[in-house]
Amino acid sequence: MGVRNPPRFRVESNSTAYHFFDGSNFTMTRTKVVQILKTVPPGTEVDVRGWVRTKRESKQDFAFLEVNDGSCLANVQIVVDANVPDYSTLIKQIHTGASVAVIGEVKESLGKGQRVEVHARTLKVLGTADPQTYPLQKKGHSFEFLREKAHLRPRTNTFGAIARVRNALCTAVHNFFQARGFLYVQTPIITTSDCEGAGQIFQVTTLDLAKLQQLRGPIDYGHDFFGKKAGLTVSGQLEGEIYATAVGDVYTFGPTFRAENSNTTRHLAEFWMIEPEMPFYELEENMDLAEAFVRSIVKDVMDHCADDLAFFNERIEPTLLTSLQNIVEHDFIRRTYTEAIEILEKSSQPFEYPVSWGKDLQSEHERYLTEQHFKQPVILTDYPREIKSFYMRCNDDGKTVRAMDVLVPRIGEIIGGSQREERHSVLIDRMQECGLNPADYWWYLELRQYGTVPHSGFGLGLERTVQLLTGMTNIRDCIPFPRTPKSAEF
RNA sequence: UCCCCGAUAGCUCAAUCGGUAGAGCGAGCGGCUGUUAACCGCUAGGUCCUAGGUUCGAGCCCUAGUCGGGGAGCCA
Repeated sequence: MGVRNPPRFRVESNSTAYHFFDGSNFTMTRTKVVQILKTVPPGTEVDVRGWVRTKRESKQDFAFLEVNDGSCLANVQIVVDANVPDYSTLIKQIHTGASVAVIGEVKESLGKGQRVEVHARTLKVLGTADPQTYPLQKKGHSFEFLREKAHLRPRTNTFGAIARVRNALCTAVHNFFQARGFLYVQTPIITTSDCEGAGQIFQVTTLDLAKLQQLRGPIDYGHDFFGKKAGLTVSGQLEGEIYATAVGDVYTFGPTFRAENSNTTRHLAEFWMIEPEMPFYELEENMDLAEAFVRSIVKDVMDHCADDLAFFNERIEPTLLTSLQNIVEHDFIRRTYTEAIEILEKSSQPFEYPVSWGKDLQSEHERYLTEQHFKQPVILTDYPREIKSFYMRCNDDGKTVRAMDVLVPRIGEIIGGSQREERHSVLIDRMQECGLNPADYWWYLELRQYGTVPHSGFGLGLERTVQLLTGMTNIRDCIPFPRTPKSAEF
């Protein structure tokens, strides 16, 4: 778990020794491209290893290689000339995609476009990439094409940058909560609580389905692995509440599974979610935390991935940096659902779906509020109880619950949360109102029976946050190996 | 799951009214060059998604299917 702020190690100027701040040392010969470009002084001999992005070959016995190793967006330019042993043989073997190891000297570059470059003394081709079959080329590819090459797409600029942003985001998440004394709690992936109230469940079974099909009778889950029907988690919230009402502020950070047949740019069947849960928090503190959280992680990623975000701003979404800056610098707007309905009703916007109190807001309504009306993130609260989950705390008006949704431009809902219903009898009533059987939630109810406290929490979708941070429009490009209906190849 | 759109060279795409399959990039070869999305010339490269159908003739029209994309719903 990356809870410590980078840099975590220091590199000697000859860049062969790593001295970790925790006291450990080891030597390795490889110098990462990011170090060559940013810290290694000219005159240093380095051992660079990576994948060739382009080769620009002169027939007069020298060539330029652009080598990338994923340590940063930029490539390092390698100058190879006839003094390198086996020059003409080796250079013929190298095309886009080949892996190479180069030992050479860092020099200030004569050409434009880079501060330094590496003049090769020796060149080794670790692996060739046949240009007739290697799918990636110098030119850009469509994201649809690259999705079918998920094993190779991290070798592209865009997907390398996404990987670094995602990593920085995960670190920022842990940093935020660890700095505030939250405990990182692991909630189960496999659950038997059939009805967590959030969507379709992937069933987990060791029963022989082919055999069951022949038997045709009712299925006896007593013979299944767990002795009852089991599935993959759709949320760690209920278990998070257990720890929140025992050890204090907690957060979960793990995979979540929804078996919905969703085919959109915002949904995955397997995605990662961060779910903090805090005792003694009422909705206002919950909102304060959610807002501080979003702004903190955005700022951290802007600080640590400046080059990558500049790339996204230039190539993917021209409003990216200003919209992120906007999030960091301005307070989020806070309105109730009822106020939002009034705004929407007064607007002259021609909505496809009519606006009326009691109906859930459509995507177009949410987008209007955050993109057109307020032009910044909005937190909406106190939704009608009919359209929200059973565990949300009922307001005294009898009509609304203490729910909150955080809406951001371009994405829509990025956080959903609430103050939880901590009153035992009210919760039972709400379960029955929602058609749930309280007996199925016996342990959840006991949290209210014994030492109940007001508490709150929310869930943030990791991949939607990656969308927010990168401007990538399709969520399938924001996770290394997306799972969607009819698609789980890699 | 519903609505709309698409599938043609390795990639991105074009092909007029149903009449011989095209370009750019990439690749190979040659030229030129401290180059940098290099540049110039030549060459090779096609089961037009699949299966039926209509027609003298289908990349193009019709039917079914597969896969992909966008939008909606569900939500994070």
